[in-house]
Amino acid sequence: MISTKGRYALRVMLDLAEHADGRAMPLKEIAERQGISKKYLEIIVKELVKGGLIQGSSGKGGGYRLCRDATDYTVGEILELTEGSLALVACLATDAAPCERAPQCQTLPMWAELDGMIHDYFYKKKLSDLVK
Amino acid sequence: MISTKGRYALRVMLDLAEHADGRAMPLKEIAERQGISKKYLEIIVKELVKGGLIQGSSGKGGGYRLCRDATDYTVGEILELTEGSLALVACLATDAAPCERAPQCQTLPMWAELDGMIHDYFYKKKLSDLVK
DNA sequence: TTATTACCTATTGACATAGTAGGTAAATAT
DNA sequence: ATATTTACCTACTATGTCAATAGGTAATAA
Repeated sequence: MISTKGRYALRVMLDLAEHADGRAMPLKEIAERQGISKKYLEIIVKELVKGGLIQGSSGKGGGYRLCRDATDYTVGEILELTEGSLALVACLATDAAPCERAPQCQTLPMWAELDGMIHDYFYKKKLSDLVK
Repeated sequence: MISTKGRYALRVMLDLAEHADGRAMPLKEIAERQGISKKYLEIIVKELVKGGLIQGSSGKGGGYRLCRDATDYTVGEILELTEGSLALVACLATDAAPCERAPQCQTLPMWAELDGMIHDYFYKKKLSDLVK
């Protein structure tokens, strides 16, 4: 299940995409518009900055702005950065310990197939696809 | 992410499907074959019985057996029973509180679409499809 | 009557989730 | 210079879930 972290991150990115008029957008405004605690958003936004998806500028007139055009972000990269992993089952996570039952596992092919479908879905979906 | 509960439940069901020779299968044997703690499986199997997917019989010669043919179980019902909900995001869970942002939510249609795809995938997949 | 099996309640350690609290540093406007 | 605004930083916490474990009782068959 996608947690609030990933969902809020996506909403922040969308908010920035819709208000990308060159000026930096203060987090306070985003928090008010989205109805999310600014304090909690600080944590999320920090990860987005660290991951290179957005950039922040301090001081009066400061705030956050996208680094690229909204068409150049995939939903997948936003979610994966904030959620850590989108893997459907533990054994398919990138940092998973190798499972010795894998060769004879009867369920693994199913998990892998659906996991691939989900991955494709999120990485084909652009941030700009969500802006109405 | 699908937890061990749902994944183990599926493996128990598969184990029962493969050894369905009329006799009841003791949990001890399933646990040994699958390499899963019998104590933990007790919890999972209890839910499968309560949910009407399998039936248990006590005493010597007792154990568990499927209630129907393996072709008549969907992976979806097994997972949903043990996982509680397969919803991708909290607001799509069956017991979710109604979200007042839903009408103008820009991300909801995406969550709903993928959620539907996952739901379809799991409910079209039969237990018998996993038996090799 | 003994062995075997399901079934039951309770407990636990570790971890993740969803935040809150209270600051410091940087940039700008006055 | 100074006040204001903003990002950025570390730490803390309550709650819940996960993945089991522990120690029994009830039912059934040889």
